[in-house]
Amino acid sequence: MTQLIEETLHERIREAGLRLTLPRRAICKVLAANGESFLTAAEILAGAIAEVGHIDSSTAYRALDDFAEIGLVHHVHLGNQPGKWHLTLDHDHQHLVCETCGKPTQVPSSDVTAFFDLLKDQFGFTVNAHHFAILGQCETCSAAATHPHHPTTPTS
Amino acid sequence: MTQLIEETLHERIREAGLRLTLPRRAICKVLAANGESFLTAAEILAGAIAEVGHIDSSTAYRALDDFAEIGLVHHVHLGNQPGKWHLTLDHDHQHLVCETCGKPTQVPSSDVTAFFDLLKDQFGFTVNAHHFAILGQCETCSAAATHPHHPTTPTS
DNA sequence: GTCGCACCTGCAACTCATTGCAATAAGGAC
DNA sequence: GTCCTTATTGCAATGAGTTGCAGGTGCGAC
Repeated sequence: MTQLIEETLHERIREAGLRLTLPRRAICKVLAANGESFLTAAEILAGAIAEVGHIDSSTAYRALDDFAEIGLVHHVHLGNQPGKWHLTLDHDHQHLVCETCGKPTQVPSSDVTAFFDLLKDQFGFTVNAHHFAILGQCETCSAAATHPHHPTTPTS
Repeated sequence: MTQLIEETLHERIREAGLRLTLPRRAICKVLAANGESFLTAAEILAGAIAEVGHIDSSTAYRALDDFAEIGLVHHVHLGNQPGKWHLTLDHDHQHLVCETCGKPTQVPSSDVTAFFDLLKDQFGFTVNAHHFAILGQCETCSAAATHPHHPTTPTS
């Protein structure tokens, strides 16, 4: 299963004209093994190093940037935390991230297109929906804030 | 004029129970002098240092964070550039930032409330509109991209 | 005016991320 | 299999931002 994802990633890297190097293979393996979860660069790097020995952090960042450029992964900033990366696969959605507990929520594209179309019509602005998450408070945390109580456990 | 803004800032800092220290006064002066423009922490720090002599960068960051917490300024991340700060005053809008040329566009709140209400209804999610900008391509840059031509000059 | 204490500041160290450059290796051509 | 070009890597230095802590200072109380 993750094996299959891994091979798909390899194919797409080759198709894009990028080279499939040892560090990149290791990063693919880590990404494939973690499905759609959000990983920090540090986690990806650690996983990759566990696979193939030392890899420089700059190498990992550059590889991930390259992967993002060809659409394999998304680089999202969930609030003021370190940036996170996750596999794109074929999904098409926008992220809502709670600034209190860090929980991400996925919003299907169909719910955001009307808004993005408005920005396009009114301002000529084409949104790149993926790079930054929409921040705020999730239901649980905003309820906790209005009814003072035990705060939900932050992830930070 | 900027004198007036400065005094308003001082008042609001006192009202919030924060102390009006020398570094904070200097930062207020810089912010007031720059109206609503987007300033990097480095610019603010340099301006403040020019006013009152050495200030540590951590002091500036902490002061700006405090100011943000009481609503005097907004801290926005315009793409992968260093974060920027700008005076809140009384405006209420969302930022669109072009990832190619860096130009920010302000969208009045009235244009975004429908979308934010949808997120609230469907997902119980309360958006914090200010912290992160919406990224994409402005009209000029997306036109330049589709009609291959001289790229517009990036600001990076 | 001066006292006191909580809030702030400056320092130093640290984290996360990016960049320039020389050396290395992927993978197409033969 | 070998060669060659050029993308990619690792290193070292740098930039942006944060944190812990010891000492300094604003400002309300007296």
